[in-house]
Amino acid sequence: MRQRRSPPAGRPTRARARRGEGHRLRSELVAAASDLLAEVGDTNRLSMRAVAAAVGVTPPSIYRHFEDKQALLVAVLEDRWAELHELLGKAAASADDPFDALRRWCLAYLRFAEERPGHYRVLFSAAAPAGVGDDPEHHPGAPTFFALVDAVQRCLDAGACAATARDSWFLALQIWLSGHGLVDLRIGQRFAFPWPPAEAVLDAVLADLGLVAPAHDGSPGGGR
Amino acid sequence: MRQRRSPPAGRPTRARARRGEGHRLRSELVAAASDLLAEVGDTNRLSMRAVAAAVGVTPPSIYRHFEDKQALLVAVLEDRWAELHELLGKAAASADDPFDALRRWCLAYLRFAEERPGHYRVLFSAAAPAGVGDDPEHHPGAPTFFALVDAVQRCLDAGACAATARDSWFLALQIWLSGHGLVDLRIGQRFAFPWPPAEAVLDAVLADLGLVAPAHDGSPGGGR
DNA sequence: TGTACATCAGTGAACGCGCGTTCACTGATGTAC
DNA sequence: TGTACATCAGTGAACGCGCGTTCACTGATGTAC
Repeated sequence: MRQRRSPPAGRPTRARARRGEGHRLRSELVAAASDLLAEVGDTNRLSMRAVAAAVGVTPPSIYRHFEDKQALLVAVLEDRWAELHELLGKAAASADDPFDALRRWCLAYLRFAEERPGHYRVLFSAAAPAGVGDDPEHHPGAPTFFALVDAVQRCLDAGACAATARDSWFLALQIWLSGHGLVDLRIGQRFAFPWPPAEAVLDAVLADLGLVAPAHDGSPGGGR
Repeated sequence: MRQRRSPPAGRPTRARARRGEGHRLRSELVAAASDLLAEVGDTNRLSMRAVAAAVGVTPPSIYRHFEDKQALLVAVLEDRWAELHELLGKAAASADDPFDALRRWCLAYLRFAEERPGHYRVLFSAAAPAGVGDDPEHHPGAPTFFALVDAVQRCLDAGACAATARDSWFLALQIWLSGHGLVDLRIGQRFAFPWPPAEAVLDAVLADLGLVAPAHDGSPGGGR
């Protein structure tokens, strides 16, 4: 007797969505694509076939929900930008003062890059698929950078002993450059380096920029 | 009458090497691969077919000189590492004092990245092909980083008013992180940013780290 | 000086692979009567 | 309650492409005699 609906060996069983619930496959596809992207760290290395296989579906099914690969990637990247932004905001929210908030925000950024190097690369390094951030005014990463600028500004407002006359925008940029440099070079794994802990580098940078709580006890804020 | 040795239309004419001069194709292949790599900025996007076509030869010819694609890439990357190292050394050599030398070295680094983003990416960001830097002790980029450490050390020896107790290794790392962060994010073209000139960022970083000539006239060295 | 031959740089055709995408289809689900 | 039918989620086979690499080969170059 013929078995009914036995899936091909090796493919995960997957119940077919009911009428009107096809959109569930859509979110499963985005989730699977996101997971695979975290592994490969490059949109060019993510294949539609792999996404379909991960969900337990055949490749053409994807095209019922996304016009093409780029559309799928756009959905994934927008999710990841939103997730990163929320993650950093929450980390900063748990702080007591602006200096602690800035530090926690940065640490969360560094941790995101270390824990999810594939996603970090796709957001910040790899070639962006067309359709993500095409309009500079509405780049999905812009709010995140401006959150950093705001965090720096709050430190200045709180009396940070910024040694220089730089504005919060330039200071935020300097922090970002150091942070990105650190995590990107580490992710690359190209240099067998005795990398210092990310936290040590961050503290050095914040101290150099004067973005630490004003010292009331006379001890210097710098050094590592 | 039949024309002799008329090449297929569209392929550049190329004289066949004489007996014993086959090695000339080898260097032509490395040069062509290097040029193409500068364009695509990713070893995965460099195809053997494209290299062969650029030289005016058929793909199998490459295999007479290189065991496989990886071997060709190794040859290209070693050339580029050597070139970068020499370039930076020459830039620093034209300086009058250690502070100027450090600054010129860094500027040359930033300029290399801006003028040849594809090569920069391949050296510092993209996944390294196996065979380049596999042995951490002899990574082709190591001498370049240590040249930066030395340049910083010479500034310390010359009395740089380093505000912190950090050693030259850590200071060099900080410079590198900022510089890499800057050029890598700019190369990515992901963020429609009013990027400040690379020189302005460099001067801010060097000032923050106290790696500027000791002020004899009382004016502060920092700021922008 | 002439000829047979070994050498070797490079060729032409093909291989198997994975890719994004298209197409006509199947068959379960829900609905109208 | 039963049946014909429209809907729609998902399938199976195939397309054309570019890729790295292999293989048997061609034909010009230099050399031995």
